[in-house]
Amino acid sequence: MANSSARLPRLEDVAERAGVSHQTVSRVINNHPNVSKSTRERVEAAIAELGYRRNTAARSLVTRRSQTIGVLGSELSQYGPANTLLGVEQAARDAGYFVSIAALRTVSREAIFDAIQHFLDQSVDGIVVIVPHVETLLALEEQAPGVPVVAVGASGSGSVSGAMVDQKRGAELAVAHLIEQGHHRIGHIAGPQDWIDGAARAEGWSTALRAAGLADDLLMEGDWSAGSGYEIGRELAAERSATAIFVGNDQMSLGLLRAFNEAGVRVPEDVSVVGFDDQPESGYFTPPLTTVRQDFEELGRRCMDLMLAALAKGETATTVVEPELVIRRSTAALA
Amino acid sequence: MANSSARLPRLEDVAERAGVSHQTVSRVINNHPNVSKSTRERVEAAIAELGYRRNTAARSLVTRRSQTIGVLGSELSQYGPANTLLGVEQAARDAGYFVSIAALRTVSREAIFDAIQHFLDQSVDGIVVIVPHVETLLALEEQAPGVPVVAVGASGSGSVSGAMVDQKRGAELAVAHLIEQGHHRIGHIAGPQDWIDGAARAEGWSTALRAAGLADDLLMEGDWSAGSGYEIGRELAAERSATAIFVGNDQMSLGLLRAFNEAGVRVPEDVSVVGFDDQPESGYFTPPLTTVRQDFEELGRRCMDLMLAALAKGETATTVVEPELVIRRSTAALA
DNA sequence: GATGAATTTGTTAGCGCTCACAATGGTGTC
DNA sequence: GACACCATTGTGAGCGCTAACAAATTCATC
Repeated sequence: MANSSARLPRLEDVAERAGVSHQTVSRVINNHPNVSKSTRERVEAAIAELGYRRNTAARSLVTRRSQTIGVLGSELSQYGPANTLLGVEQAARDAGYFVSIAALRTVSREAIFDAIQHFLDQSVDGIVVIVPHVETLLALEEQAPGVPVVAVGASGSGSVSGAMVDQKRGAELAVAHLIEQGHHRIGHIAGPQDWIDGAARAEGWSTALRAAGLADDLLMEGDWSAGSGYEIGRELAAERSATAIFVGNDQMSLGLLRAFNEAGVRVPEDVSVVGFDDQPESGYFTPPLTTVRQDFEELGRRCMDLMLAALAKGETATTVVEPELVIRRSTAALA
Repeated sequence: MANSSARLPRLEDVAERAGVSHQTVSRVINNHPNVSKSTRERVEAAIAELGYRRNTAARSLVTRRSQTIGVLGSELSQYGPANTLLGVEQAARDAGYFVSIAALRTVSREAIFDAIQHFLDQSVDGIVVIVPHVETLLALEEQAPGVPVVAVGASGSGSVSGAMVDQKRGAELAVAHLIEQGHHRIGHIAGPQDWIDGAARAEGWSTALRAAGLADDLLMEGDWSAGSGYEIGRELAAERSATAIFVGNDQMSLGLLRAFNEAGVRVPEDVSVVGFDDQPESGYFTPPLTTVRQDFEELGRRCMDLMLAALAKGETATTVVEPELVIRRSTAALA
């Protein structure tokens, strides 16, 4: 359709065709109120005929805004972060923003500064950070990129907005479910404790146990991977110290189930297991996993809401998404 | 460090400070050869002192290049696509490009056109397409965005470059392994056949069987999800028609293993199972899954290589990454 | 119908950069 | 010393757009 050989039409070309000035065309595409109906229609017709599209670079140059949101992430191939990214992308595109990404291979201050610099070079209008690492937030506050920042998985503080799933509450739901089933010895395979989610889930586990007058001494730490869940699972299978395990995420749960299966520990007959995340596969583990669902897409949407508020009004806020317990077959009443 | 209140320094400010013209500064930042050593050093010092960073919009406006690659993807939360994206991102950033993403919620011509339009509005320099759908390629060839296109998971054709893992060969490796173990009745749970990978894997399965003089009539079709693997697995467990199953991906394998476990079909004693992808969890399935590994990061890197070649020389090419069989415990010799 | 206000349209400048070309200075050759 | 030649630096224009202001038009009010 488009005439590929000639240069792209610009404002001036549209103006000429519609018999108005370029500024009037600019007003039309920017939905300026003071344009008469007939002029607007004429201009819109010219735009359609020429297949005109506004040049982003020129616009950015003068407005000093790029209509681009930078998303800084790590572990972006993992279920949670990946889906958060998708949620942000959808909401951003709907709001007329472009989404630029920078993935962190290693979470270091250097890498974070690098990525922020990368975004600033691109003059993004705002940065969304999907790096569930405590360190990252500190690095961000130190660096102060000069554009609005929304952190996913953290409560806002200072100039940074936050969107998070209530991790602590999720952990409490999981533990409450186990307590209801009659369990007293409930262990926890935590994620790394310098991860915000990891720490919050461990805290929720601890809180729920103490509130019920139970001991919270059975705490182990994995690295989120199935492998670490497997290793810890082997130890647990040998010890048999707990009748229920609340695991920090579904992947470690998978490893745990694997280890238990190898060791002849039956789930849920001998030990109940609850995971966290509810990734699509979790319903097909052996046995299907009881877990805590996080609505990552909603999280991504909320993120953009916060970003738009920050962009428009400079407001900083925190929003919390409620988690939900999904009961499957890896948990049962204590015999 | 940066003076946050005043406006950002520009070329002219650097020039003034270094006592040269703005054009000389431009030459320095663009590594133009004809700049004397002393001038270059003086300019570089001024740049460092002022914390100058080039304005991308202004540069784009005149060069008509945005230094941005658009990545169009669907299923971006899945292991394969997500990691391909990360590979592309790393390679792109290393090459000095920004990465903009557009995720397709539904794979339709309309959504694809929409995303391409989105990228063109941003005047990306090139588009990488991670949409393993046959339809998508057709839509792309029809639309002809006017910038280089690299398709992941497809061989190049016409003006489109292609980077792919040799799916057919991967399937052949898997089936050859099963044949070596003495299996004669080898079924296949295929992915959707309008997906390039799905069709290629099914073809590889069929080819390998025929080459060995075996029947290729045990073909079922899932939708890549663990759920579909589970459903098909229930049927297979009832029929017991095959002693080995080659499954189109690891997720369906998980569902299959689940169904077999429920039905009392032992893996690998009764039936051997081979998956495809080798996602990180696959080594922790029950039992650990023999599968075909795809190096997605390498794929992403190759993608960018092709893109850079297309950008620099207008060359179109196809590159193929070799898959690798990872043998674990879901396969065994036929009793 | 004259006056002022509001609405609609046009004019001009400039965002920060690169390109094309012009000017400068130093070197070598005869 | 005059000339050409190269390396280095400077000048001017313009990429396509929006902001600020100016001009033209319409409308309401007395």
